[in-house]
This record gives sequence, C-alpha cells and structure tokens, in this order.
Amino acid sequence: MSKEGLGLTAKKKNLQDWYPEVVLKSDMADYSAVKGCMVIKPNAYYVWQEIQNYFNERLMNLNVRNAYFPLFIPESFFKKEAQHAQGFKPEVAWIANDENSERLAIRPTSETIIYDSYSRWIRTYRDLPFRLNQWANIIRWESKATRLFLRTREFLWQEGHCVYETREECDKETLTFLQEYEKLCRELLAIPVLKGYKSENEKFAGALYTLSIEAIMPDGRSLQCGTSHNLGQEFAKSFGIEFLGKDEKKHHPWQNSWGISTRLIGAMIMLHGDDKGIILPPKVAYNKVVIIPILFEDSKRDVINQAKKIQTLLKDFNPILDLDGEHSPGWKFNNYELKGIPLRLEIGPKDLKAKSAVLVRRDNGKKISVKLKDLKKQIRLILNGIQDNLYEKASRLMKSSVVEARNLNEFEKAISNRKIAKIFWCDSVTCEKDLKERLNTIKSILLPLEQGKVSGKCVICNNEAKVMAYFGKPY
RNA sequence: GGGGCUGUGGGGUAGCUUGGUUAUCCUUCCUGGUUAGGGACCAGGAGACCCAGGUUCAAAUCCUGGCAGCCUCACCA
Repeated sequence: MSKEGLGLTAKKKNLQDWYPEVVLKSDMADYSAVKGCMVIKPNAYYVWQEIQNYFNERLMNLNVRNAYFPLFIPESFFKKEAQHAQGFKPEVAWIANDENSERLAIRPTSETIIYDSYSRWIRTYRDLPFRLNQWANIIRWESKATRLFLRTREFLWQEGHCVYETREECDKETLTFLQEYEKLCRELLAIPVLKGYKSENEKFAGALYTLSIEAIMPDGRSLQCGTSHNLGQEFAKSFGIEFLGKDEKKHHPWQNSWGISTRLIGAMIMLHGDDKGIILPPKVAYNKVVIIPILFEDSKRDVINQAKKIQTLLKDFNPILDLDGEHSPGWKFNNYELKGIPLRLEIGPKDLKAKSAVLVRRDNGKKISVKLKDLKKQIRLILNGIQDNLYEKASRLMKSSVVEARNLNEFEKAISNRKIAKIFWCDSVTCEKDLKERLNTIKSILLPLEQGKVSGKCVICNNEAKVMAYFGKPY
C-alpha cells in the first residue's frame, strides 16, 4: 500500500522508475506544460546557485570575466564552421518570424555568436589571453528521450570561451578547466569522476579534441558531467579572429570552450539518493538541519521554547523548525528524509532534562546525543563527515563499476554485467562504429588522461592497440 | 525522426475488453475530538475521468486528431 510521498520504487531494483519519482516527490523539480521542459524548484535551484557561487570564485582566480551574449544566432554564423554546423543540425530550434530576414537559431551553444564578437575585439597579442564566461540557458530540441535534469530541451549552463596566442597555453588551460570541474564535483556535490579524452567519434563538433569528466551512475551507465574542448584554430579561421604578433605578423589564435550544466543536479540526485529519498550533500543543502520537537501535553511548551532557542543558535545552518501539530514525529522524519535534509535534530522532554539533543544523519541513519554546549561544533563536524562519506561511498561505487577486460569475451561479459570496461583499444573511428552496429548502445566513454603502458591488440577489433579506453553505456 | 505503452480528485488506483443508477478503494487536505520518540485513532467534510471533435437515446469506456508522460531505436550534455 503506498502512502503519500513514499510510494518510492526501490532504487536498486529499478533506477529508471526511482529517478523521476524521487525528483518529483522530493520537491526538486516538476514537469511543465511544454514537452521536455522542466520547472526547477527552489531546493534544486539553490544547488545551482551554490554551483554558481563556487565557480564564479574560481573563475575570478583564473582571470575569467563573466559576460552575456544574445540568445539568437544568425543562421549564416552557424554555417561558417562546417563541422560545428553539421554536428548541431538535428537539435537546433529556429525562429523565422520575419520572412525578409534570415532565420535565427536559438543557441544550442554559443561559439559562433561569441566568436563573431571576438573577431572585432581581438587585435594584438596584448589582448591575449582573452577569457570570458557566460551563465545562460541553452535550447537543444531533443526529439524524444527527455529526462528531468539529465536531458531537457532547455537547460542552464555556463560556457567559457578563451583565446590564446599559442597551442601550449590553450592545451594547458583546456586541462585546467577540466580539473576545475573535477574539483567542483568532488568538493561541492561529492561526485567522483573519470577524466579523459573523448574519442574522435564523440568529440565536440568542430573541436580539435574534447576532454570530459564522467560520473558512473548506480546502474553502471556513464553520465557526461562537464567538457572542455580545445577548438584549435578552426573557429578563428572561420570567424576571422586574428592578432598581430610580436613578430609584426598576423596569426590565428588558439581557442577553447568548456561547460557544465544543471545536469549535475541530476547526477547528484541519482548518485546519492536511496530508498528513502534524495540525499543532499551538506554544502548544497539550503536547509542543512531540520529540528523536530517531540511534543507531549505536559512538556509541550518547554520543548517548543527550547527548539526555538536551538533554531536561533543554529542559524548558520538555516534550520527548519517543524512545529506542525498534525503530523507525528515519525511522519516528519520520513518527509525530511525524502527531501534529503542532511541532518535531523530531535528535541524532546528527555533531552531537555539532559541539556542535550539527538542528531540523526541522513546518509547513514546514525543517531547520537549531543550536549547543547557542543551542538554547533558537533554539527559542523558531522556535516563535513556526511559530505566526505557521500564522496567515499560514490567512489567505491565508481571503482566497482569499472572492470578491466583483456579480450572480447571479457569485454562482452563486462558490458552485459552493466560495467564500464577498461580495455586496450586501437582508437579508430571505424572500430567504434562497427561496435555500435553490434552493440548499439555501447560506445567509448573516454580515454583516460593517465594512459600507462599500452601494449597488445585492440580488444574489439584485434588490430594494434594504441590507447587505454573506457567503454560502456552512456546516458 | 521511427516503433510501442499510458493519461481517472494533491499522490496512488478500480472501472474500459462487452457504453447504461450517484465513478471504486487507499492516502493527502479541511473541521472537531482523542493521542504522542519511526508514517496514530475516531467522526464529519472537500476534492477527479488530459484537451477538441465524432459515433450513440446514452461515452471515463468506442473512433479521429491534439497535448503530455514512460519504454525502445536513432541523435545528443
């Protein structure tokens, strides 16, 4: 029998059903009247704001300024970079209001409109490096297969666009931004990731190469969480971006672009949640604590007074104080567990006498009694502990999700066991395409940054192996 | 873009095959009372057939179209 808010599907049993259910019931998001477009509700939007706060500070350290470019991109801009245009063709939404002027794309990414401006702004080597970022919404007109946070027609992201004199600088910072993403995922969202290069098939349309971070979900599928592209000089050539060098000659600069999106919120929900609901990493929880008074007739007033005092004492953690008299404490426990509040504080007559309160962790359910004088310090410690524990738990999951496969047999076994297979690979486009024809949802996830020693045959096609690669099922 | 499934109060559902009284049950919500450390109990009350056409004496039920959700293939963050 299902009870309101808790008819949750077991996570392990059926992740595909659990995920949308828990997103809706935990009050993170809602569907809207428009297909593939979602409402991001306050607790989820707060996570996005924390991502912005964190990353804006990092950007300042890296000398990247924020700016904003238009939502609309003239069709002719798109066509200037042929590979780029081809790559995004299926998912661009168009505006064609005015029959007399060219139609406008609603940005699926902003390279073209931004680089048109860059071509007028960049003149000499003294203008370089040039680094901008924008926080924006993006439209990709997915025909089907939309999923809350993970794939929607409109989503929020940041896109950084930098210009450099030399390939070396560009390479270096392309990697730097990827490392920043890894750090953000680890420190803020407690998400461990794999880092590496995308294969030729999977790289960004128009890029020289693409670096990406990938989080492994509980069902063994890989979720791309952030990308950093070295765009080489091709966009510069297409958009006429040139600078006068110290050598008094004109050169095309090197460029990169890099982005993370609200998809990260989906990764966080899917990775940390359990059968009771979502679990918010303390650093991105709007309310880090919920105070639940245990009320009896004779001690009601004293307990409520104490609960209010504790609320004031703990204001740094923005605690919810639930004084609702209709619901039982047990009902409240379940409700806040569903919504993922990291820490619950229970205060009743027994605690009042002992000058203490009971703390219960959302991540492991452990319950301890803490003296009021130690409360703030203890909560700080416990919240840090929860943050660390979530990351460690997810790291163990990631480790157990990746298996080495030394031959085709082991490879296919790994895939059918829903694992990510680490293999020797020939790194050829045709090999990956052939594989896709046989196992249609399987592709290369990435080629790890640290390659180690590669010797032997490609596990898939038996040609000479050139790289180490992860293969699996992506989201 | 192709194929399949689905849409009933705030949430979960029965009813649809074979059209026919006042649309079932659980939960939520409101009122009053009794309660009280892991989803309390009693009494009363509120609340729904996705939208637009069509067939019919009569449509939640059948037909057509639209919208939305899910699964799957293709594509993609």
